[in-house]
Amino acid sequence: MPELPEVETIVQEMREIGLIGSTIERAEVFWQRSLANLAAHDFCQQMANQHIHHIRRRGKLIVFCLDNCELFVHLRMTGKFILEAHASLPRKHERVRLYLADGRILRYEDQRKFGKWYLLKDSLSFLKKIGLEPLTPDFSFAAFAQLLKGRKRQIKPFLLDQQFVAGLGNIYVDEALWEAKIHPTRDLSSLTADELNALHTAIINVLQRGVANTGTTLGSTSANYFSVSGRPGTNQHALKVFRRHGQPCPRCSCPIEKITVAQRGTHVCPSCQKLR
DNA sequence: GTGCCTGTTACCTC
DNA sequence: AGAGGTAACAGGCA
Repeated sequence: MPELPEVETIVQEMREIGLIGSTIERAEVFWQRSLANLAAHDFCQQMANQHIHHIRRRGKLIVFCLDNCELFVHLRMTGKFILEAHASLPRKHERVRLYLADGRILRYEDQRKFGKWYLLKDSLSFLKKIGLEPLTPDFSFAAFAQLLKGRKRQIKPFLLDQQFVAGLGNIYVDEALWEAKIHPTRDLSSLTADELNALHTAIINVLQRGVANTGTTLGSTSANYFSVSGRPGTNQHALKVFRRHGQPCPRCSCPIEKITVAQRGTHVCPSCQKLR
């Protein structure tokens, strides 16, 4: 669920809330497998008394820059951070907890336990595998077009693959393809220059809008996205096709269809996004 | 209760 | 290189 706009919103809120400059007094781990590369004991030992120097985003990863290491958190489907003023009993889906020196606690909850924490001293090889940042100048039209060159693949699974463009997930891919009027199963090699251009612009548009709307919250259960302070996003109201099957396309009024592409639920307007 | 669905990704085989 | 299947896991929903 958390894609680039949701992760960006979380990172921005963490900064606003004053996490930068604070000290992590100690960590507590309730579910070992939330830690990707360390045993809980070693993780807690390394985390104790670390200062948070900076917080940033790379693709869907939250990056905490600490004293002598970096902490990467991937929220996957249901991971979330919740900042609270005082310590309290662990919650049902709480997997990790950070006790801050000022008495606040940062809880990490993850209903489905797919999220992962990586504590790394050298993150270069880890970061190398991540694709272009779509909201930076790195994501030029030329760079995007270059990624597709010589590849034979359906456009939707290509856009979901984080090693090419980082940060897109099922929601924003469906939205971008609709905006560019491209069917999700079209092969990369079949896309015209005009279509590629429209897609490049659409990717930037849907992500920027998502960030401006502080992310997409589709429901009210704990499986949904909420910010660090518990606020839902508002971008669900701006979605054109995602989870809108049966409803009229905002462009042509044809009913939106739900199909399966690369084993993923996929939303298309059969009239605007023709396969040819 | 049963069975199917879900916003992500890694890993396997073909 | 890429497609397809499976797995990790919990809960919502018909």
